[in-house]
Amino acid sequence: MLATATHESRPMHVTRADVSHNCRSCPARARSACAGAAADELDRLAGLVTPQQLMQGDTLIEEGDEATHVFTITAGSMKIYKLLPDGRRQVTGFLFQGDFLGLAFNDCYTYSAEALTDTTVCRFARPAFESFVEDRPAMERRLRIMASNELAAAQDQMVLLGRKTAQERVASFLLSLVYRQERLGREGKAIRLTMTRNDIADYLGLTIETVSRSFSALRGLGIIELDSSTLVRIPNRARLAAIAEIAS
Amino acid sequence: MLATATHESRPMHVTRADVSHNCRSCPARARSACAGAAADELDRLAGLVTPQQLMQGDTLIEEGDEATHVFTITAGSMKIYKLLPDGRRQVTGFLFQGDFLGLAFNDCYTYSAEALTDTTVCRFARPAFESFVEDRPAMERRLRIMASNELAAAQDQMVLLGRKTAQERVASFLLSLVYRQERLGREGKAIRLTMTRNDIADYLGLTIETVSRSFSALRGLGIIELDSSTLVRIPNRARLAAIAEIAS
DNA sequence: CGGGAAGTTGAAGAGCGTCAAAAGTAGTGG
DNA sequence: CCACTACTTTTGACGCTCTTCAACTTCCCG
Repeated sequence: MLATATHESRPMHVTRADVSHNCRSCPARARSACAGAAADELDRLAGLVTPQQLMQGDTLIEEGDEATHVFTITAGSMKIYKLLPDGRRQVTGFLFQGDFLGLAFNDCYTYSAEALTDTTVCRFARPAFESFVEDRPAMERRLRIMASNELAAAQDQMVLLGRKTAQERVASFLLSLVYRQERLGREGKAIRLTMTRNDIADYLGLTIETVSRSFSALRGLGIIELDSSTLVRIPNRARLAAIAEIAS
Repeated sequence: MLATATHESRPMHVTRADVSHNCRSCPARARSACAGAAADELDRLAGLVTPQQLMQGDTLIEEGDEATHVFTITAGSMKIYKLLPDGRRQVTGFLFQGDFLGLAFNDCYTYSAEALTDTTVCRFARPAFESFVEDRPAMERRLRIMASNELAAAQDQMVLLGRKTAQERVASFLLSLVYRQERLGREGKAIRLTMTRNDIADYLGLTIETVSRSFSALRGLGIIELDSSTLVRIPNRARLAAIAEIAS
């Protein structure tokens, strides 16, 4: 068990009862892999699922372990990362509601995943999930499209890591959070960062000091405002986009 | 037309007659997207295809253009890359026989593709290809698996770009070429590089000078031998892997 | 053999990393 | 409510890796 404790004191976005065995009312479904399942198949899909609560800092999967399950995030946020033998770390993505863990697995998990906030996931045993998908081309199609989108995003990230300066990387990162937030229907004027400077550094191929200095530099330019270290306001998006070099 | 000239003087790995409208004898099929098509559907698949010859340096697709076609490489090699507005370039991949161009497209091409050597591709009009795939779950599945593999490779590349030193990047790059060559059934003792130092630099997030210095350093350590600038011999793979930090 | 491109090598400089310390923030308990 | 602690973030000084700029060499094709 990864999340054993009952923690009534912490606000949970989705209670156990909301998720368990009811895909119909799932708030994440529209943008998740499950959007590929027809309405009358949702109950069968629900039969495959075990909901799982994670507390901030809990590890959901570990790189190298046998890949026995796949997951959909129904609430909260996670980071996925890979480690080099000497401990250097690269965060390859931040995941949010509706995101799927399981596109890039082979026999073993190819990355680790850890909860950034209290998080709820739907857990599928892989064989059952795969055979469900195999019988449903629309689901297969949905997974392919999600993988394609991930791939395009990964290529953008390669441009960032290979060719952008520290300030451009931070600007691009903030801009991508703005876009994501607006896709989810919320305003993009302010952003709540659920990850630490360390996570951001490992995502952008920098150190925490350089990330911090880049935040300060952007603030000095009047492009962002920091209410606290985790709440970023963006008064003028065009100026942020100009520094991010647009193309990402 | 991108490749209009007839160029009998250049050695072609596959002549026009070999490819056109015969998927059965296609040397690339086993490892291409077309492996998802059943044997008795190959003729129908062949009906969708226009073979296309590219000379070294020809541009097949350009980032931002309307994505009207998808492609399978049947012979030769290509690079795909993205540009920043000021001209900085990131090569996001090198493609070889059996590789597919079209996984990560939306309405427009998200990257440019250029032939590194004389190259042959199979060209599919996108609507016809998509509807062919839509009727064939095995094909859909094959594409999903290819996208998943690409995604895993992209994440490895993020580790390289974000966290490895110049020497480790070059070692990882050479090692990946060794592995690819062995997957294709050839010996991995020597590698013929079809890309320039400039292409390698833009792939590894470095400058040509740093790439050149890293090659020289690896040669100085006795880990590689350079018969010419494009022919690399690797007497001891374990030592190369140790420098590449294994995990890629 | 000659000219142009690609690759290699050298010297100097910039950007980011490293090390260190201060400032801010959150949680705990008296 | 405030003090204490532990952690995260910020800021500063310095150093190192990689980039930049430049010259030289090698390779290739006419």
